[in-house]
Amino acid sequence: MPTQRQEKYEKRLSSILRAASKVIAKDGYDGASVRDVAAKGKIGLSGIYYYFKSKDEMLFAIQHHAFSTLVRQLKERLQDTASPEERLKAVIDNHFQFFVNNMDEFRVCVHEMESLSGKYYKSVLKTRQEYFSLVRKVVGEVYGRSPSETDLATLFLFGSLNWVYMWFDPEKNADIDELSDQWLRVFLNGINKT
Amino acid sequence: MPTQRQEKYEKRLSSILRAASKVIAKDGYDGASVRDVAAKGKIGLSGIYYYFKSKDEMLFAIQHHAFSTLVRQLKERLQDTASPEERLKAVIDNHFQFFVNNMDEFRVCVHEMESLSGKYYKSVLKTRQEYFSLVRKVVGEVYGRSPSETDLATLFLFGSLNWVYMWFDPEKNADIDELSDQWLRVFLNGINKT
DNA sequence: CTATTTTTCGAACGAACGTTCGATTTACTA
DNA sequence: TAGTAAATCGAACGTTCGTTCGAAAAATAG
Repeated sequence: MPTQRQEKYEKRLSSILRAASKVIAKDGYDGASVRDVAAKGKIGLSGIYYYFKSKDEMLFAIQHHAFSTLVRQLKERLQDTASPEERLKAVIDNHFQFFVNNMDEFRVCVHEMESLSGKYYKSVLKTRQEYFSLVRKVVGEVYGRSPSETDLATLFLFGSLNWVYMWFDPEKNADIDELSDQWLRVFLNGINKT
Repeated sequence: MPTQRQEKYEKRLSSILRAASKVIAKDGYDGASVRDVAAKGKIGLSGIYYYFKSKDEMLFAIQHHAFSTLVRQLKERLQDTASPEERLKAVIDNHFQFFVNNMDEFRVCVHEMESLSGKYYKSVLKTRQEYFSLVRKVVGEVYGRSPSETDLATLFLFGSLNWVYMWFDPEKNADIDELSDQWLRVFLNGINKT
């Protein structure tokens, strides 16, 4: 039972967070000024500090929310999928879906992974590692190799997936399902003629 | 016939460039101050501006040199390799070799791709596109699919290769040849049991 | 309507930034 | 060795940065 006040507060907070993601995605964390974020969020400079105690905490809020969502949604999709290949497909599709629906946040998560430090960094790292473990497990179910080779194959997949923000064009690559399918196909069978 | 003066100048310049790469790789382009670069390069703050007319030009020099080297070395290796699979192996190995031998520069190239603008950006973009075309052609020689699928497969490969700076540990992943081999194997045949 | 709490704001702070410039030191040349 | 050119330096410039603070405004509660 959230009060009306709390709801309004959270709406405002996430609207500012969206603005922050947009500005940081464009200019980078160091390049983005709190003043720019404030302007984009239609709030005064000092108003930002009513919602966050520092610029760092703002970045943390973005990354924490994004990674938590990513992990939660993946868990849900894996719960009712048994076949190893379908589970892998779920991993890839979940990643792409999150990307197209949250481009700015995705970019901020991938590109500003090391812009945090201290407790904020550690906290996000923990969620990130949980996500990696989830994916690694699914990869291992298909890939019958040593643990270290499974690690590398997982990193191979992550790299290919995370690079997407460098080239993706919503107009040209409109069909995400098809993209997921091709990604799965290449990762499963490679590019060799068979 | 370079004079002794010119040689000394170039030595100093590339030593400063190395220092700059190290600092920018660690703190990011916006996060790295010219003062930090100067200190790491054992030169005064204003001394930097004897070698570069701006911070932007310094970043450009790093990226231009790195990408040019990457392209030149790949061309050389492709010249005396005929078999499509061996050519693909050359692409992957060349990328990894450049990475381990120039970790800081590599990171600056991948992570600060969009930190340049204007003529500097355009110039680096051109070299980057040349590199992409080279790799895309080799991928196409193996992958018998449509042009757009070849594009995606190439981006798939690039992502997996460029992500390496996020996880590579020189102590744990000492054997680059083996790494190249595994990358080739996964990209060619996928992770499926065969 | 009044009192109280939540939200926003303007102004200012010291610090750090990229860049400039004239002077000084170093290295080479004639 | 004297003179010239290359290389380095210290000090300062105007800006922009993240953050703070007390007052004003808006929204809620009594």
